[in-house]
Amino acid sequence: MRPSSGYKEFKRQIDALKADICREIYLQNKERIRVKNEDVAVARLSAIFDHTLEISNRLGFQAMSVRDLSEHSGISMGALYSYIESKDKLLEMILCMGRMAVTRVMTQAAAEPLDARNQLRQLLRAHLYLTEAMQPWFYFSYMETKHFDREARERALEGELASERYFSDCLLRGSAEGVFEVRDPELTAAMIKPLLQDWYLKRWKYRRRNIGVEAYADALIEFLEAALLKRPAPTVPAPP
Amino acid sequence: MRPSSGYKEFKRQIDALKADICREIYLQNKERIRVKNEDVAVARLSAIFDHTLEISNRLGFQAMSVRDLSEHSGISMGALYSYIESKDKLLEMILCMGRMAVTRVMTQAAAEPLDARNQLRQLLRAHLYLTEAMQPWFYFSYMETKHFDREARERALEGELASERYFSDCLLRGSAEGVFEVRDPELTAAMIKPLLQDWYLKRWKYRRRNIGVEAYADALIEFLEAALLKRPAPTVPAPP
DNA sequence: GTCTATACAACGATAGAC
DNA sequence: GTCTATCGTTGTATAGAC
Repeated sequence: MRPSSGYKEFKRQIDALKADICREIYLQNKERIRVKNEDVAVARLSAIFDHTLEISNRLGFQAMSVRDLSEHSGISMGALYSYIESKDKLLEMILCMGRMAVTRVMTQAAAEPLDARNQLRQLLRAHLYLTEAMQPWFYFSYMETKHFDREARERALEGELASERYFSDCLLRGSAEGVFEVRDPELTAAMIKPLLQDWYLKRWKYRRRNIGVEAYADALIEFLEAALLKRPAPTVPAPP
Repeated sequence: MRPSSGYKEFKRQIDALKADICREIYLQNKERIRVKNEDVAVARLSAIFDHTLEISNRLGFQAMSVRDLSEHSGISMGALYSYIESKDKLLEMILCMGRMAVTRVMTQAAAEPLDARNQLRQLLRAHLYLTEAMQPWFYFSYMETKHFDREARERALEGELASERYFSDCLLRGSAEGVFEVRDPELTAAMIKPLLQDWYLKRWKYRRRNIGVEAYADALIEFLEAALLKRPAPTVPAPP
Protein backbone atom coordinates (compact mmCIF):
# COMPACT_ATOMS: atom_id res chain seq x y z
CA MET A 1 0.00 0.00 0.00
CA ARG A 2 2.56 2.59 -1.10
CA PRO A 3 1.09 5.60 -2.89
CA SER A 4 4.52 6.41 -4.29
CA SER A 5 4.18 3.56 -6.78
CA GLY A 6 1.38 5.37 -8.62
CA TYR A 7 -2.39 5.51 -8.39
CA LYS A 8 -3.13 2.51 -10.58
CA GLU A 9 -1.29 0.05 -8.37
CA PHE A 10 -2.67 1.69 -5.25
CA LYS A 11 -6.22 1.34 -6.56
CA ARG A 12 -5.69 -2.38 -7.16
CA GLN A 13 -4.65 -2.85 -3.54
CA ILE A 14 -7.60 -0.83 -2.27
CA ASP A 15 -10.04 -3.01 -4.18
CA ALA A 16 -8.61 -6.09 -2.51
CA LEU A 17 -8.75 -4.37 0.88
CA LYS A 18 -12.41 -3.46 0.29
CA ALA A 19 -13.31 -7.09 -0.39
CA ASP A 20 -11.56 -8.20 2.82
CA ILE A 21 -13.38 -5.59 4.81
CA CYS A 22 -16.79 -6.56 3.43
CA ARG A 23 -16.17 -10.11 4.55
CA GLU A 24 -15.21 -8.90 8.01
CA ILE A 25 -18.38 -6.89 8.24
CA TYR A 26 -20.42 -9.92 7.29
CA LEU A 27 -18.74 -11.94 10.03
CA GLN A 28 -19.32 -9.16 12.55
CA ASN A 29 -23.05 -9.13 11.80
CA LYS A 30 -23.48 -12.84 11.21
CA GLU A 31 -26.19 -13.26 13.84
CA ARG A 32 -28.34 -10.50 12.37
CA ILE A 33 -28.00 -11.55 8.74
CA ARG A 34 -30.42 -14.34 7.89
CA VAL A 35 -28.49 -15.47 4.78
CA LYS A 36 -25.99 -18.10 5.87
CA ASN A 37 -24.04 -18.81 2.68
CA GLU A 38 -20.95 -16.64 3.25
CA ASP A 39 -19.96 -16.01 -0.35
CA VAL A 40 -23.50 -15.17 -1.44
CA ALA A 41 -23.99 -12.90 1.54
CA VAL A 42 -20.69 -11.04 1.15
CA ALA A 43 -21.26 -10.42 -2.56
CA ARG A 44 -24.83 -9.21 -1.98
CA LEU A 45 -23.79 -7.07 0.95
CA SER A 46 -21.07 -5.41 -1.08
CA ALA A 47 -23.55 -4.71 -3.89
CA ILE A 48 -26.06 -3.28 -1.42
CA PHE A 49 -23.38 -0.94 -0.06
CA ASP A 50 -22.42 0.24 -3.54
CA HIS A 51 -25.98 0.92 -4.60
CA THR A 52 -26.75 2.69 -1.36
CA LEU A 53 -23.78 5.01 -1.87
CA GLU A 54 -24.72 5.62 -5.49
CA ILE A 55 -28.33 6.52 -4.76
CA SER A 56 -27.57 8.45 -1.56
CA ASN A 57 -24.95 10.58 -3.24
CA ARG A 58 -27.50 11.46 -5.91
CA LEU A 59 -30.62 11.95 -3.80
CA GLY A 60 -29.50 11.88 -0.17
CA PHE A 61 -29.65 8.94 2.20
CA GLN A 62 -32.82 10.26 3.81
CA ALA A 63 -34.47 10.63 0.43
CA MET A 64 -33.44 7.16 -0.73
CA SER A 65 -36.35 4.86 0.03
CA VAL A 66 -35.64 1.22 0.71
CA ARG A 67 -37.89 0.57 -2.31
CA ASP A 68 -35.45 2.56 -4.48
CA LEU A 69 -32.58 0.51 -3.16
CA SER A 70 -34.49 -2.70 -3.79
CA GLU A 71 -35.21 -1.76 -7.40
CA HIS A 72 -31.70 -0.51 -8.22
CA SER A 73 -29.94 -3.46 -6.68
CA GLY A 74 -32.41 -5.97 -8.12
CA ILE A 75 -33.09 -7.46 -4.68
CA SER A 76 -36.65 -7.62 -3.43
CA MET A 77 -37.78 -5.80 -0.30
CA GLY A 78 -38.08 -9.00 1.64
CA ALA A 79 -34.65 -10.28 0.62
CA LEU A 80 -33.06 -6.92 1.38
CA TYR A 81 -34.28 -7.05 4.94
CA SER A 82 -32.60 -10.38 5.45
CA TYR A 83 -29.28 -8.57 4.96
CA ILE A 84 -29.72 -5.20 6.56
CA GLU A 85 -31.98 -5.42 9.63
CA SER A 86 -32.91 -1.72 9.23
CA LYS A 87 -32.04 1.35 7.19
CA ASP A 88 -30.15 2.81 10.14
CA LYS A 89 -28.15 -0.38 10.61
CA LEU A 90 -27.25 -0.27 6.91
CA LEU A 91 -25.83 3.22 7.41
CA GLU A 92 -23.82 1.97 10.35
CA MET A 93 -22.32 -0.93 8.39
CA ILE A 94 -21.35 1.35 5.53
CA LEU A 95 -19.61 3.77 7.87
CA CYS A 96 -17.80 0.91 9.54
CA MET A 97 -16.47 -0.28 6.18
CA GLY A 98 -14.96 3.11 5.33
CA ARG A 99 -13.49 3.68 8.77
CA MET A 100 -11.65 0.38 8.58
CA ALA A 101 -10.20 1.30 5.20
CA VAL A 102 -9.05 4.74 6.33
CA THR A 103 -7.43 3.41 9.47
CA ARG A 104 -5.45 0.74 7.65
CA VAL A 105 -4.28 2.92 4.79
CA MET A 106 -3.28 5.94 6.86
CA THR A 107 -1.58 3.86 9.54
CA GLN A 108 0.53 2.16 6.91
CA ALA A 109 1.33 5.42 5.16
CA ALA A 110 2.46 7.04 8.39
CA ALA A 111 4.52 4.03 9.49
CA GLU A 112 7.19 4.18 6.79
CA PRO A 113 10.42 5.80 8.00
CA LEU A 114 10.82 8.91 5.83
CA ASP A 115 12.16 12.41 6.33
CA ALA A 116 9.51 15.02 7.09
CA ARG A 117 9.24 16.40 3.57
CA ASN A 118 8.79 13.01 1.97
CA GLN A 119 6.47 11.87 4.70
CA LEU A 120 4.24 14.87 4.08
CA ARG A 121 4.18 13.93 0.41
CA GLN A 122 3.38 10.33 1.25
CA LEU A 123 0.55 11.29 3.60
CA LEU A 124 -0.94 13.65 1.05
CA ARG A 125 -0.79 11.08 -1.72
CA ALA A 126 -2.15 8.28 0.46
CA HIS A 127 -5.10 10.45 1.45
CA LEU A 128 -5.83 11.61 -2.08
CA TYR A 129 -5.48 8.18 -3.66
CA LEU A 130 -7.62 6.55 -1.00
CA THR A 131 -10.38 9.11 -1.35
CA GLU A 132 -10.18 8.75 -5.12
CA ALA A 133 -10.51 4.99 -4.93
CA MET A 134 -13.40 5.21 -2.47
CA GLN A 135 -14.84 8.55 -3.51
CA PRO A 136 -18.50 7.55 -3.05
CA TRP A 137 -17.88 6.57 0.56
CA PHE A 138 -16.00 9.73 1.45
CA TYR A 139 -18.53 11.97 -0.23
CA PHE A 140 -21.28 10.12 1.58
CA SER A 141 -19.70 10.29 4.99
CA TYR A 142 -19.07 14.01 4.59
CA MET A 143 -22.51 14.94 3.33
CA GLU A 144 -24.63 12.71 5.51
CA THR A 145 -23.14 13.53 8.91
CA LYS A 146 -26.44 15.08 9.92
CA HIS A 147 -28.16 11.72 9.69
CA PHE A 148 -25.66 9.89 11.85
CA ASP A 149 -26.62 8.92 15.37
CA ARG A 150 -24.64 10.22 18.32
CA GLU A 151 -22.07 7.43 18.24
CA ALA A 152 -21.41 7.61 14.51
CA ARG A 153 -21.09 11.37 14.79
CA GLU A 154 -18.50 11.08 17.52
CA ARG A 155 -16.55 8.54 15.54
CA ALA A 156 -16.58 10.77 12.48
CA LEU A 157 -15.27 13.68 14.51
CA GLU A 158 -12.62 11.45 16.03
CA GLY A 159 -11.55 10.34 12.57
CA GLU A 160 -11.32 13.90 11.34
CA LEU A 161 -9.09 14.87 14.23
CA ALA A 162 -6.97 11.74 13.90
CA SER A 163 -6.25 12.45 10.26
CA GLU A 164 -5.34 16.04 11.08
CA ARG A 165 -2.96 14.76 13.69
CA TYR A 166 -1.01 12.81 11.09
CA PHE A 167 -0.34 16.08 9.35
CA SER A 168 0.34 18.22 12.42
CA ASP A 169 2.77 15.61 13.74
CA CYS A 170 4.60 15.59 10.44
CA LEU A 171 4.71 19.39 10.32
CA LEU A 172 5.97 19.56 13.87
CA ARG A 173 8.74 17.11 13.12
CA GLY A 174 9.63 19.00 9.94
CA SER A 175 9.75 22.22 11.93
CA ALA A 176 12.10 20.68 14.46
CA GLU A 177 14.30 19.34 11.66
CA GLY A 178 14.46 22.81 10.09
CA VAL A 179 12.75 21.67 6.88
CA PHE A 180 9.43 23.41 7.39
CA GLU A 181 8.61 26.84 8.74
CA VAL A 182 5.25 26.59 10.45
CA ARG A 183 4.00 28.93 13.13
CA ASP A 184 1.04 26.81 14.25
CA PRO A 185 1.21 23.17 13.06
CA GLU A 186 -2.30 22.35 14.27
CA LEU A 187 -3.89 25.27 12.47
CA THR A 188 -1.89 24.52 9.34
CA ALA A 189 -2.97 20.88 9.46
CA ALA A 190 -6.54 22.11 9.85
CA MET A 191 -6.07 24.05 6.62
CA ILE A 192 -4.53 21.14 4.72
CA LYS A 193 -7.59 19.00 5.37
CA PRO A 194 -10.08 21.00 3.25
CA LEU A 195 -7.61 20.94 0.38
CA LEU A 196 -7.63 17.16 0.52
CA GLN A 197 -11.38 17.00 0.92
CA ASP A 198 -12.01 19.27 -2.02
CA TRP A 199 -10.76 16.47 -4.22
CA TYR A 200 -13.62 14.13 -3.42
CA LEU A 201 -16.25 16.77 -2.72
CA LYS A 202 -15.92 18.89 -5.86
CA ARG A 203 -14.89 16.36 -8.42
CA TRP A 204 -16.68 18.03 -11.32
CA LYS A 205 -14.50 21.10 -10.83
CA TYR A 206 -11.35 19.16 -11.54
CA ARG A 207 -12.84 16.83 -14.10
CA ARG A 208 -13.91 19.77 -16.24
CA ARG A 209 -10.32 21.01 -16.15
CA ASN A 210 -9.03 17.55 -17.01
CA ILE A 211 -7.10 17.21 -13.80
CA GLY A 212 -6.67 13.66 -12.52
CA VAL A 213 -5.75 12.58 -9.03
CA GLU A 214 -2.03 12.41 -9.71
CA ALA A 215 -1.99 15.87 -11.27
CA TYR A 216 -3.93 17.22 -8.30
CA ALA A 217 -1.53 15.58 -5.90
CA ASP A 218 1.41 17.20 -7.69
CA ALA A 219 -0.26 20.62 -7.68
CA LEU A 220 -1.18 20.36 -4.02
CA ILE A 221 2.30 19.28 -3.01
CA GLU A 222 3.82 22.15 -4.95
CA PHE A 223 1.39 24.64 -3.41
CA LEU A 224 1.91 23.41 0.14
CA GLU A 225 5.68 23.18 -0.11
CA ALA A 226 5.76 26.75 -1.41
CA ALA A 227 3.97 27.80 1.75
CA LEU A 228 5.73 25.52 4.21
CA LEU A 229 9.35 25.00 3.24
CA LYS A 230 11.84 27.10 5.13
CA ARG A 231 13.14 29.95 3.00
CA PRO A 232 14.45 33.54 3.11
CA ALA A 233 12.03 36.47 3.60
CA PRO A 234 9.83 37.36 0.60
CA THR A 235 11.04 40.13 -1.76
CA VAL A 236 7.81 42.12 -1.46
CA PRO A 237 7.63 43.96 1.90
CA ALA A 238 4.41 43.96 3.90
CA PRO A 239 2.09 46.88 3.07
CA PRO A 240 1.49 49.49 5.82
CA MET B 1 -19.35 47.33 2.99
CA ARG B 2 -15.59 47.37 3.58
CA PRO B 3 -14.26 44.32 5.37
CA SER B 4 -11.09 46.24 6.21
CA SER B 5 -12.97 48.16 8.89
CA GLY B 6 -13.39 45.01 10.99
CA TYR B 7 -15.95 42.25 11.32
CA LYS B 8 -18.25 43.98 13.77
CA GLU B 9 -19.02 46.90 11.49
CA PHE B 10 -19.30 44.57 8.52
CA LYS B 11 -21.81 42.39 10.34
CA ARG B 12 -23.96 45.44 11.08
CA GLN B 13 -24.12 46.27 7.40
CA ILE B 14 -24.94 42.71 6.44
CA ASP B 15 -27.89 42.64 8.85
CA ALA B 16 -29.31 45.74 7.18
CA LEU B 17 -28.72 44.22 3.75
CA LYS B 18 -30.54 41.04 4.81
CA ALA B 19 -33.62 43.01 5.85
CA ASP B 20 -33.66 44.83 2.50
CA ILE B 21 -33.39 41.57 0.62
CA CYS B 22 -36.23 39.95 2.56
CA ARG B 23 -38.47 42.85 1.61
CA GLU B 24 -37.47 42.46 -2.03
CA ILE B 25 -38.29 38.79 -1.92
CA TYR B 26 -41.70 39.56 -0.48
CA LEU B 27 -42.38 42.02 -3.29
CA GLN B 28 -41.21 39.51 -5.88
CA ASN B 29 -43.67 36.92 -4.59
CA LYS B 30 -46.49 39.27 -3.68
CA GLU B 31 -49.08 37.50 -5.85
CA ARG B 32 -48.41 34.14 -4.26
CA ILE B 33 -48.34 35.31 -0.65
CA ARG B 34 -51.85 35.65 0.74
CA VAL B 35 -50.84 37.96 3.60
CA LYS B 36 -51.12 41.51 2.32
CA ASN B 37 -49.77 43.58 5.24
CA GLU B 38 -46.20 44.19 4.05
CA ASP B 39 -44.50 44.63 7.41
CA VAL B 40 -46.20 41.60 8.95
CA ALA B 41 -45.40 39.49 5.92
CA VAL B 42 -41.74 40.53 5.70
CA ALA B 43 -41.14 39.90 9.38
CA ARG B 44 -42.86 36.49 9.26
CA LEU B 45 -41.07 35.52 6.08
CA SER B 46 -37.71 36.40 7.57
CA ALA B 47 -38.51 34.33 10.66
CA ILE B 48 -39.61 31.41 8.49
CA PHE B 49 -36.31 31.55 6.60
CA ASP B 50 -34.29 31.61 9.79
CA HIS B 51 -36.12 28.69 11.33
CA THR B 52 -35.90 26.69 8.12
CA LEU B 53 -32.14 27.16 8.04
CA GLU B 54 -31.80 26.29 11.70
CA ILE B 55 -33.79 23.07 11.46
CA SER B 56 -32.40 22.04 8.07
CA ASN B 57 -28.82 22.49 9.20
CA ARG B 58 -29.57 20.23 12.14
CA LEU B 59 -31.70 17.55 10.49
CA GLY B 60 -31.52 18.17 6.74
CA PHE B 61 -34.06 20.00 4.61
CA GLN B 62 -35.56 16.76 3.41
CA ALA B 63 -35.93 15.52 6.96
CA MET B 64 -37.45 18.78 8.19
CA SER B 65 -41.20 18.31 8.07
CA VAL B 66 -43.40 21.33 7.54
CA ARG B 67 -44.95 20.41 10.86
CA ASP B 68 -41.53 20.84 12.53
CA LEU B 69 -41.20 24.24 10.91
CA SER B 70 -44.69 25.16 12.03
CA GLU B 71 -43.97 24.23 15.63
CA HIS B 72 -40.55 25.87 15.86
CA SER B 73 -41.65 29.11 14.26
CA GLY B 74 -44.91 29.22 16.23
CA ILE B 75 -46.96 29.59 13.04
CA SER B 76 -49.75 27.10 12.35
CA MET B 77 -49.68 24.83 9.31
CA GLY B 78 -52.46 26.77 7.65
CA ALA B 79 -50.84 30.16 8.23
CA LEU B 80 -47.46 28.87 7.04
CA TYR B 81 -48.93 27.89 3.71
CA SER B 82 -50.20 31.42 3.19
CA TYR B 83 -46.53 32.49 3.06
CA ILE B 84 -44.72 29.72 1.31
CA GLU B 85 -46.90 28.07 -1.36
CA SER B 86 -44.88 24.84 -1.07
CA LYS B 87 -41.83 23.42 0.60
CA ASP B 88 -39.94 23.53 -2.71
CA LYS B 89 -40.85 27.17 -3.27
CA LEU B 90 -39.58 27.94 0.24
CA LEU B 91 -36.22 26.44 -0.69
CA GLU B 92 -36.15 28.57 -3.80
CA MET B 93 -36.85 31.79 -1.91
CA ILE B 94 -34.14 31.03 0.63
CA LEU B 95 -31.57 30.40 -2.08
CA CYS B 96 -32.57 33.61 -3.82
CA MET B 97 -31.99 35.57 -0.61
CA GLY B 98 -28.44 34.32 -0.23
CA ARG B 99 -27.52 34.73 -3.86
CA MET B 100 -28.53 38.38 -3.74
CA ALA B 101 -26.38 38.95 -0.66
CA VAL B 102 -23.32 37.24 -2.17
CA THR B 103 -23.59 39.15 -5.43
CA ARG B 104 -23.81 42.54 -3.74
CA VAL B 105 -21.04 41.98 -1.23
CA MET B 106 -18.52 40.44 -3.62
CA THR B 107 -19.21 42.96 -6.38
CA GLN B 108 -18.53 45.78 -3.97
CA ALA B 109 -15.42 44.13 -2.57
CA ALA B 110 -13.97 43.60 -6.04
CA ALA B 111 -14.82 47.12 -7.23
CA GLU B 112 -12.44 49.03 -4.97
CA PRO B 113 -9.24 50.10 -6.71
CA LEU B 114 -6.45 48.31 -4.84
CA ASP B 115 -3.13 46.75 -5.76
CA ALA B 116 -3.25 42.98 -6.28
CA ARG B 117 -1.95 42.01 -2.88
CA ASN B 118 -4.40 44.19 -1.00
CA GLN B 119 -7.22 43.21 -3.28
CA LEU B 120 -6.59 39.56 -2.54
CA ARG B 121 -6.72 40.39 1.15
CA GLN B 122 -9.94 42.35 0.66
CA LEU B 123 -11.59 39.53 -1.30
CA LEU B 124 -10.60 36.95 1.29
CA ARG B 125 -11.89 39.05 4.15
CA ALA B 126 -15.12 39.94 2.38
CA HIS B 127 -15.80 36.28 1.69
CA LEU B 128 -14.98 35.13 5.21
CA TYR B 129 -16.91 37.90 6.93
CA LEU B 130 -19.94 37.41 4.71
CA THR B 131 -20.00 33.66 5.30
CA GLU B 132 -19.56 34.27 9.02
CA ALA B 133 -22.48 36.70 9.11
CA MET B 134 -24.69 34.37 7.10
CA GLN B 135 -23.19 31.04 8.12
CA PRO B 136 -26.50 29.15 8.26
CA TRP B 137 -27.30 30.08 4.67
CA PHE B 138 -23.89 29.10 3.32
CA TYR B 139 -23.84 25.84 5.19
CA PHE B 140 -27.32 25.10 3.93
CA SER B 141 -26.60 25.90 0.31
CA TYR B 142 -23.49 23.73 0.40
CA MET B 143 -25.03 20.72 2.09
CA GLU B 144 -28.41 20.67 0.39
CA THR B 145 -27.31 20.94 -3.25
CA LYS B 146 -28.65 17.47 -3.86
CA HIS B 147 -32.16 18.63 -3.18
CA PHE B 148 -32.05 21.59 -5.56
CA ASP B 149 -33.93 21.40 -8.83
CA ARG B 150 -32.08 21.72 -12.13
CA GLU B 151 -32.23 25.51 -12.22
CA ALA B 152 -31.10 26.04 -8.64
CA ARG B 153 -28.27 23.60 -9.20
CA GLU B 154 -27.06 25.46 -12.25
CA ARG B 155 -27.20 28.74 -10.41
CA ALA B 156 -25.21 27.32 -7.54
CA LEU B 157 -22.55 26.06 -9.93
CA GLU B 158 -22.50 29.42 -11.68
CA GLY B 159 -22.03 31.15 -8.33
CA GLU B 160 -19.17 28.86 -7.40
CA LEU B 161 -17.35 29.58 -10.64
CA ALA B 162 -18.04 33.31 -10.41
CA SER B 163 -16.51 33.50 -6.97
CA GLU B 164 -13.46 31.57 -8.13
CA ARG B 165 -13.09 34.01 -10.97
CA TYR B 166 -12.72 36.92 -8.56
CA PHE B 167 -9.69 35.17 -7.16
CA SER B 168 -8.17 33.94 -10.41
CA ASP B 169 -8.50 37.45 -11.92
CA CYS B 170 -6.76 38.92 -8.91
CA LEU B 171 -3.98 36.32 -9.04
CA LEU B 172 -3.52 36.88 -12.75
CA ARG B 173 -3.19 40.62 -12.26
CA GLY B 174 -0.79 40.09 -9.39
CA SER B 175 1.27 37.77 -11.57
CA ALA B 176 1.43 40.38 -14.32
CA GLU B 177 2.44 43.03 -11.78
CA GLY B 178 5.22 40.79 -10.47
CA VAL B 179 3.71 40.57 -6.98
CA PHE B 180 2.56 36.96 -7.12
CA GLU B 181 4.19 33.89 -8.53
CA VAL B 182 1.42 31.59 -9.72
CA ARG B 183 1.80 28.90 -12.33
CA ASP B 184 -1.90 28.24 -12.85
CA PRO B 185 -4.16 31.00 -11.48
CA GLU B 186 -7.35 29.04 -12.12
CA LEU B 187 -6.16 25.97 -10.29
CA THR B 188 -4.81 28.09 -7.45
CA ALA B 189 -8.15 29.90 -7.18
CA ALA B 190 -9.85 26.51 -7.12
CA MET B 191 -7.67 25.66 -4.13
CA ILE B 192 -8.36 28.91 -2.30
CA LYS B 193 -12.09 28.22 -2.36
CA PRO B 194 -12.11 25.20 -0.02
CA LEU B 195 -9.99 27.14 2.45
CA LEU B 196 -12.70 29.79 2.56
CA GLN B 197 -15.48 27.24 2.71
CA ASP B 198 -13.90 25.37 5.57
CA TRP B 199 -14.67 28.36 7.73
CA TYR B 200 -18.43 27.97 7.50
CA LEU B 201 -18.50 24.20 7.04
CA LYS B 202 -16.32 23.13 9.97
CA ARG B 203 -17.00 25.81 12.49
CA TRP B 204 -16.66 23.54 15.49
CA LYS B 205 -13.04 22.85 14.50
CA TYR B 206 -12.11 26.49 14.88
CA ARG B 207 -14.41 27.24 17.75
CA ARG B 208 -12.79 24.53 19.86
CA ARG B 209 -9.43 26.16 19.16
CA ASN B 210 -10.83 29.58 20.05
CA ILE B 211 -10.19 31.01 16.61
CA GLY B 212 -12.58 33.73 15.50
CA VAL B 213 -13.22 34.94 11.99
CA GLU B 214 -10.64 37.73 12.13
CA ALA B 215 -7.94 35.39 13.43
CA TYR B 216 -8.79 32.87 10.72
CA ALA B 217 -8.62 35.60 8.08
CA ASP B 218 -5.19 36.62 9.34
CA ALA B 219 -3.94 33.04 9.35
CA LEU B 220 -5.30 32.34 5.89
CA ILE B 221 -3.78 35.50 4.46
CA GLU B 222 -0.42 34.64 5.98
CA PHE B 223 -0.59 31.08 4.66
CA LEU B 224 -1.62 32.11 1.15
CA GLU B 225 0.88 34.92 0.87
CA ALA B 226 3.64 32.54 1.92
CA ALA B 227 2.68 30.33 -1.01
CA LEU B 228 1.92 33.05 -3.55
CA LEU B 229 4.22 36.03 -3.08
CA LYS B 230 7.17 36.18 -5.45
CA ARG B 231 10.37 35.22 -3.67
CA PRO B 232 13.80 33.63 -4.11
CA ALA B 233 14.16 29.84 -4.43
CA PRO B 234 13.71 27.80 -1.22
CA THR B 235 16.82 26.85 0.73
CA VAL B 236 15.92 23.14 0.79
CA PRO B 237 16.62 21.47 -2.56
CA ALA B 238 14.11 19.06 -4.08
CA PRO B 239 14.65 15.42 -3.06
CA PRO B 240 15.69 12.96 -5.81
C1' DG C 1 -33.35 -17.69 0.12
C1' DT C 2 -36.56 -15.05 -2.44
C1' DC C 3 -40.77 -13.25 -3.59
C1' DT C 4 -45.52 -10.45 -3.36
C1' DA C 5 -48.76 -8.22 -0.56
C1' DT C 6 -49.78 -5.48 3.15
C1' DA C 7 -49.66 -3.13 7.93
C1' DC C 8 -48.87 1.08 10.09
C1' DA C 9 -46.73 5.66 10.75
C1' DA C 10 -45.45 10.16 8.98
C1' DC C 11 -45.41 13.27 5.33
C1' DG C 12 -47.05 17.49 2.37
C1' DA C 13 -50.90 19.97 1.43
C1' DT C 14 -55.85 21.72 1.84
C1' DA C 15 -60.74 22.73 3.58
C1' DG C 16 -63.53 25.17 6.33
C1' DA C 17 -64.60 27.21 11.00
C1' DC C 18 -63.38 31.21 13.51
C1' DG D 1 -55.07 36.26 9.05
C1' DT D 2 -55.03 32.22 11.87
C1' DC D 3 -56.50 28.03 13.45
C1' DT D 4 -57.82 22.68 13.76
C1' DA D 5 -59.04 18.60 11.34
C1' DT D 6 -58.39 15.71 7.63
C1' DC D 7 -57.18 14.04 2.85
C1' DG D 8 -54.24 11.26 -0.12
C1' DT D 9 -49.46 9.72 -0.64
C1' DT D 10 -45.24 7.75 0.49
C1' DG D 11 -42.07 5.66 3.72
C1' DT D 12 -40.21 1.70 6.68
C1' DA D 13 -40.79 -2.74 7.95
C1' DT D 14 -43.00 -7.45 8.18
C1' DA D 15 -46.02 -11.75 7.16
C1' DG D 16 -46.66 -15.62 4.69
C1' DA D 17 -46.61 -18.12 0.14
C1' DC D 18 -43.31 -20.29 -2.79
